[in-house]
Amino acid sequence: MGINNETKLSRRERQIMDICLEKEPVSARVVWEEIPDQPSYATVRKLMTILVEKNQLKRERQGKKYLYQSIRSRKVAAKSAARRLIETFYKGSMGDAVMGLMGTSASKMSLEELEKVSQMIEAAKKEKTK
Amino acid sequence: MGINNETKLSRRERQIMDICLEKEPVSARVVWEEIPDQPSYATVRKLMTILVEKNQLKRERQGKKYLYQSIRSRKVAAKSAARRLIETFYKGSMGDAVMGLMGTSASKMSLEELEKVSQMIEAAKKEKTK
DNA sequence: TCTAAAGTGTGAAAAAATTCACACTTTAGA
DNA sequence: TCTAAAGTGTGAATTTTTTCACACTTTAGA
Repeated sequence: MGINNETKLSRRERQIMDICLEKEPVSARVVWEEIPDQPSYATVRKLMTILVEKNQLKRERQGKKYLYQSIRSRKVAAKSAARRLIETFYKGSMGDAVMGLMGTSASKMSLEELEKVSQMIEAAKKEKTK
Repeated sequence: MGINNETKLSRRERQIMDICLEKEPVSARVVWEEIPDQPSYATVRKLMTILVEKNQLKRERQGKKYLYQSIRSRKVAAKSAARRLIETFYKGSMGDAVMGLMGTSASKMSLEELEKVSQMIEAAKKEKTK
């Protein structure tokens, strides 16, 4: 539950959770196709069953087959992952993190994206000063 | 070396690397104090020795004792971690990621930080349109 | 209906990770 | 100098993870 859910997962479990979060809802076969150092399909299925038992994944029939997805919502997981990134590399400073990200690849953002972020910042500034 | 260094690490190894990246240069004792589900001190030292053998950590005498730090620079590791975050949660879009981060906590950033990010964005916009 | 292909479940072997007791060395201060 | 505390190294037992062969079920199309 707490702050570090991911700290409890084994290497393979983590790999699988990552893929699920990215692709969910997702079949065992797709996870198998994506996993690094691909083990057998049976292995991936077994691991995913274990993750369901551990209450990390949920499995639901979707038409003819089962699809899996993370128990934690993407949003919550994203927030937790971001927090970890910020703590580990930017001494807990949100601003430093955004600057770090922007610094390396602001140039890769589209004009529309830049504009949106810009507006967001203006709004936050206004909020601060009022 | 490749894109996923972290995908090869076991659970404990990952925990230790995270602490090292955050606190480096750092003693085994400090890592032991920080590690979740604290095992014995000997265990942590053993793991760290293994990480040195695996060329993930380097160890150097610093005065009377040894301090450890990651072989990969913080910068490289941060970049790789950010890339993973963006891929996993924001479909690879840098802009979405920044917006996601900003969205949840733009209000937590200081005015100075907001200002800096703002300038960065203006610069990027100028770069785009020229 | 028949059947090859795809999906599913799992026991148990094998491999890897994790653990720490124990032995030894170094340090700091009485 | 002496010695308790802190640092260091590691073999080997234990625990956990990882693996997949095998058996069974379901599906889709001939």
